[in-house]
Amino acid sequence: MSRKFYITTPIYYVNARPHIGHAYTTIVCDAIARRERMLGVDTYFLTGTDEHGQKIERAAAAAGKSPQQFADEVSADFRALWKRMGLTYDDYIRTTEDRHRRGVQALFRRIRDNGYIYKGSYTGQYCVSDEMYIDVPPGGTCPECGRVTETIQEENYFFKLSLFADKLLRLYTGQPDFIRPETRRNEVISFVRGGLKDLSISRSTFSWGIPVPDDPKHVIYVWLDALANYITALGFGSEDTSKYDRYWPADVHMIGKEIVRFHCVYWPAFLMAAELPLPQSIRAHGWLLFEENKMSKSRGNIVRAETILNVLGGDALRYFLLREVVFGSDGSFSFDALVQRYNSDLANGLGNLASRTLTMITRYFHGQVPHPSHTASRTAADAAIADVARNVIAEYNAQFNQFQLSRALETAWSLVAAVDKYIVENEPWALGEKKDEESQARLATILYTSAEALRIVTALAHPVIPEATAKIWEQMGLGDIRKFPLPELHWGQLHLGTKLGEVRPVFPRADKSAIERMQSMEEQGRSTPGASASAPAAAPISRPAAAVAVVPDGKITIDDFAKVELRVGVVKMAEKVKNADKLLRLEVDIGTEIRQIVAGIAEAYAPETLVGRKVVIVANLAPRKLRGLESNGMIVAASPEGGQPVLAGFLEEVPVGARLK
RNA sequence: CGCGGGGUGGAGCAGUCUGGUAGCUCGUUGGGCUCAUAACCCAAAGGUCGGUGGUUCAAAUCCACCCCCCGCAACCA
Repeated sequence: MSRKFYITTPIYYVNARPHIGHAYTTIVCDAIARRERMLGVDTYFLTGTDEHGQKIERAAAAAGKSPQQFADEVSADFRALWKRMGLTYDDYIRTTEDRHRRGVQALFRRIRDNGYIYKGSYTGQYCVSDEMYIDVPPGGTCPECGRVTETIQEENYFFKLSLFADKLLRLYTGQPDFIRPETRRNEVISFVRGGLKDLSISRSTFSWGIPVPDDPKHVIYVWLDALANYITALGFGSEDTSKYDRYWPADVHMIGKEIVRFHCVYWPAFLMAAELPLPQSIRAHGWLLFEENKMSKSRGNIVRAETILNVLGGDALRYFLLREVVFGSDGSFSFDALVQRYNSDLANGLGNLASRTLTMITRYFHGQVPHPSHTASRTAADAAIADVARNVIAEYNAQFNQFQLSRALETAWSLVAAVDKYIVENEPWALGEKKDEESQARLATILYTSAEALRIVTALAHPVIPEATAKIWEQMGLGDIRKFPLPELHWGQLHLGTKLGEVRPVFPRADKSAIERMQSMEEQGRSTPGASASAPAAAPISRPAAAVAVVPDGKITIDDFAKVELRVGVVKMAEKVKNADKLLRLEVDIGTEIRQIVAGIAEAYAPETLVGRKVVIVANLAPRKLRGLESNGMIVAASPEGGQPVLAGFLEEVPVGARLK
């Protein structure tokens, strides 16, 4: 039986619309899967969406929708984008599907029947955003996401994760490739060495999830639910397990570095408990940063893949992400860099090479690939190109197999550069002018050599830039590139006399306006929320109080403003709050009393410069503890984006305690 | 000692795991070419690879210590 290859992306959580980060992971898998198929391997590529959990329940409520409706919409967005990008996944699993629910319940039963699940009660701090209990005091914030945790007591089912520490460590040591890259593996090992606690694997405080078998008051923990997709999609727990039997265990789980723990600790432990085979390898890639900053909804700097597809096309995005980002490390995205890469490598590089080579064959040989001469007109230069090509094939394959994707592409493109140089040095256009036999023979050899090298780069690059390479392949008269068996790629296979198709540029050059167009598209995408309101990054933890009378376009009335009591105060005393970078503790005289106010202005003002200064404060703000100190009010300051705060003040003298209105 | 990422020609980066001629893109300067998408080729200038020490025949790479930058988090009501 032929070799099989099963590769998965994470299933994407439907609390956010798809963006370029999701696209990155999926594109990587798509390129790998395409290449495996070209290698003749029986490939199965899975992606999907994760649709359960309290966060979804709340986000849906906030959007005035049912959780199912909400999940349907966002999940459809993902599929629409993948379709638009031409991604070649074989299956798309949704955790709200029946097949998945049955599979998860089967997995749960299996673990339970093996004695690894027990019921216990639990009181603790729960982070809704991360769907997990956190070891912090009541009222503390989640170390992962910084949001305030909620105190929750519930009776839960627990998984005996604590029993698996040794087994997991043996797995990591015995199978070094289980976690890649190395740094992630080290992190996981030290995490597990620190000891594992039993894991709560059910929730009864909300209902948007898969019911626990035989105890439907509980729903199954979202991570157990989500991770199981890798087997439920193959039919685990159903009548037809033929795919499961064929493809499981997975060869590669591709993940982002933020979910390493779930995949490298919990998932193998669940599988061990269920006595199921473990995946071969888990590969964590880095994050895509936007001009050095993490992309996040709150920053409003998320780049949508659609923008790039609209302006430069899918191949440009794919090529950029795989070539520019060192796989495994964080990578940086910018429109400048994208256009730069596109122009230099795709338009001026591969595209132009195809154009010049094929144009000359059309012009000098009526569109038929000429016979390389077997006479004296062969030179060392021709042989050198063939050598380069052979080395490039070998090196590219080795690098790609190790997921060194950017290096593999760099390798492939070195052949483009070599051929460009070869063409210039051999001046085929000059030979084209001469009609004598020797010149013609020499010309034939040069153009054959160039075309053959072009064919090889095109075949190698196809998994990464499928559309353009398919066009070049067709222009070369070679038919359907997807059917080309990559293991048989060797120098010298280009058939003589192959009739070329119509020659047309595959990568039109992009000019500066492309950058501007993409940027303005992004701006528009941000200012208009979109047809169906986008999900909040996290549902607000505390509901806003009573609805305030709001004038339709978001303006407030004078009465609303009157609720805010702004007063002039004078700073009597100021000092740094210890263990805090930004906080100052101030004592402010507001006429009637002296207030303690804690303000985040330490980076802009030295404490001693503030004493005696008149400031504007919000006097009727509810007290709030900051870093253990109670703050009774807020100092008003201008807060320029990315800059330091500047205190509000007055040009004329004002009495302390005066109200602003 | 909170977590993490960095420091390599003017800019942006690769190379560091596995030590051996410092590589890529852009930019600058000069030249060549006209087949090709204002593209392609050549040459030149430009580097204490953050610092110090160590290991080694040999260090950007391994070890130790240190300096600096940038995120994130704790705090910004």
